[in-house]
Amino acid sequence: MTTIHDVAKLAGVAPITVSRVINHSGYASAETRRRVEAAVAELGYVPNRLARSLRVKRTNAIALVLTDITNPFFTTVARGVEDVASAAGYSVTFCNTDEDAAKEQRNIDLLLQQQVDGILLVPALSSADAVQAIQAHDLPVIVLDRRVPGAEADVVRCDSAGGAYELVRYLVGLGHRHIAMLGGPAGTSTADDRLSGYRQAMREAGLEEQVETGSFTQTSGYEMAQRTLSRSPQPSAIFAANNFIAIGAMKALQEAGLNVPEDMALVGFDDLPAALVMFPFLTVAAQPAYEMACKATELLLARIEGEGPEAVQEIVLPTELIVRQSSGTRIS
Amino acid sequence: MTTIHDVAKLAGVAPITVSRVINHSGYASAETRRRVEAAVAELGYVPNRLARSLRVKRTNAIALVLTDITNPFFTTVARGVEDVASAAGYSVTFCNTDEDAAKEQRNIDLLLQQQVDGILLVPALSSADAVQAIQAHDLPVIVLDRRVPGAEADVVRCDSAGGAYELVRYLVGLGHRHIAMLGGPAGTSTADDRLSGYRQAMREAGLEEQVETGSFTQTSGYEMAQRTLSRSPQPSAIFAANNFIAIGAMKALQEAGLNVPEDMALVGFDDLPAALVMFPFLTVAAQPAYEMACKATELLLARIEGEGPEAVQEIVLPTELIVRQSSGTRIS
DNA sequence: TGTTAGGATGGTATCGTTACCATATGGTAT
DNA sequence: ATACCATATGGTAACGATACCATCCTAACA
Repeated sequence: MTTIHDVAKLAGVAPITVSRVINHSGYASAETRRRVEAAVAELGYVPNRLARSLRVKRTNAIALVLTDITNPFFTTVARGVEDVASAAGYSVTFCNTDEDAAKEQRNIDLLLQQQVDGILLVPALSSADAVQAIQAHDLPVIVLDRRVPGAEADVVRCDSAGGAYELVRYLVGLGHRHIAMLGGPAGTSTADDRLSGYRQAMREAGLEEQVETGSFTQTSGYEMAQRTLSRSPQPSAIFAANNFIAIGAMKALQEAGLNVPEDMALVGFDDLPAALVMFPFLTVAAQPAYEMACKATELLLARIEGEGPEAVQEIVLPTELIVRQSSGTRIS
Repeated sequence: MTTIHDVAKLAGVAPITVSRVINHSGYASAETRRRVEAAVAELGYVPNRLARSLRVKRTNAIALVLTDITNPFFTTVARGVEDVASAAGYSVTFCNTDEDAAKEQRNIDLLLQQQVDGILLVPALSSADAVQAIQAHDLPVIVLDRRVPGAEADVVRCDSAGGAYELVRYLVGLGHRHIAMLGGPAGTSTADDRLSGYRQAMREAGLEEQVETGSFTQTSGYEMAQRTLSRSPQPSAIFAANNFIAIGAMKALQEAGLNVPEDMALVGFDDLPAALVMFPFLTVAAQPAYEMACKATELLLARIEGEGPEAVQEIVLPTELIVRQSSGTRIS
């Protein structure tokens, strides 16, 4: 491996001078700069960031800890994070937790060892442990997408409660009286918030709740839909707490011989990117995933640079109600 | 920051002994181990991997350079890479190139500086430059998903030519005589291979080619479909070179008042994950993205460890023809 | 009893870079 | 002529860890 010393020797200067030329720090005469650059090119020298980072105590790397990159919502988030980070000269390491606290802890440990400059965290659980473990090491952390009660940390998320409220109000406005909710895992703030948005809308309309609880997967959506169909009174509309649940529910409805929206209205949370959808069909509350990711990354970078507001931030972005066919028209 | 020296002092041993306990290398008495572990716990000590990596010349980090994480095919690839890497104790840094050679070069530069142990590369262009830039630094590199003529590197990819051939043969078998291809960017091996698979099938059937060239995006698919509809003779079937192109083409066909498959058969490349699709509709040649990613990562890790086969490998995984409605039935 | 092998531990140098301080030159203001 | 500043460059130590070699102790064997 060629080091800064090799370059220095070839250019006939001291290593520190090479460092100055490369980093555009301090002074260097035009002639020196030329000679150093020539030597760098001739040797194909690449600076060793490990050594640099060790010395300056800063890696220019951030981490993105999320539940599953395979979920298009998080894919979009990842893309937003990378765009902002890369433009600012930071690299991004990512890890999947699969909603597993132990896996999350292992990943965070590894990231601390790598001395990343900051972490964007989608907490697996609503426990403050993970956040506090990071903060104990004086590392900036931004909680993404979810709330973490009990933690003093910046949060950037979408308005799950508001989006759910709006969706259910819309269904109520269409004349539905029996609206079932297929919810996510209790304890996850997005699931809890969507549930409370649903509850508020139902209460205000004087309607009786009908809630199933599961996880944010297609399989779970399928099972919850089957369960809810076996209850009485059968709902005339279903609110699925995310896109995977909606797709699973759709399959169950098809198998049960029910047409959407004629026999059953269906609405979901999280839109699928336009590039992925052949037939836009599902009425949803869409979250601005990319914008959320950009805002969170910008805030994290500001924290790392020691800029940004003093106070802990909670940035909540509104969701957008997108009405398509699956919610149907007014019913009698 | 607490260092290994702090731990050593508290435990009453030398730093090197702490190192041995932590890394389970060399000897340590039960009593010493106990004292060191207690000190580690008390201080909340986290080893500094920068320092370690600098010394041992190994980072236990690999990089994944791909075109766009937002494409579900690559999302699945990313997930496979992370699963295998993480299980082996490696972390993954990822970068998007957006098919831009300059961006690719910048990213690779940064990764070399970070001293990653190896790189998984989906080359932006079919030029060997990027691959050779990496190899010039004695770094293992696996070319993923695409061929790179002129480079001596391991490749793990899917059989694009074979998949395309099979799809077109299937359309020919249904009685189609005018089959248009909406292709990807010339120079990208997957696009080229799918084109040559199409050509071979058309030639063998004695049919005339009808090819549009564009990029792997929904917009491009939309435009290419419009172009192909304005030609004469109009095709009775369209082969879209990837999923985005297929979706764009679908929109153009709908706007033109053509029904799929009644008025026009449509087949695509790359399946969308089951969890994302509400109505499985598109006949495709599906690529085993996850398996490909796992195989490639395993090979990369083997190369890093100095194991694995001597010879340069070219692993080609077969695609799977999945027949759904969009290809229609036999035509007269 | 002396020798030896292996367990257990420590000292010092080193990985590649930059922070900090020192030095030297030439020009300009007083 | 003196002081001072900006420019230009270098020497040395340090970041936090481990490689390498050295040392000491104990138990087992000839």
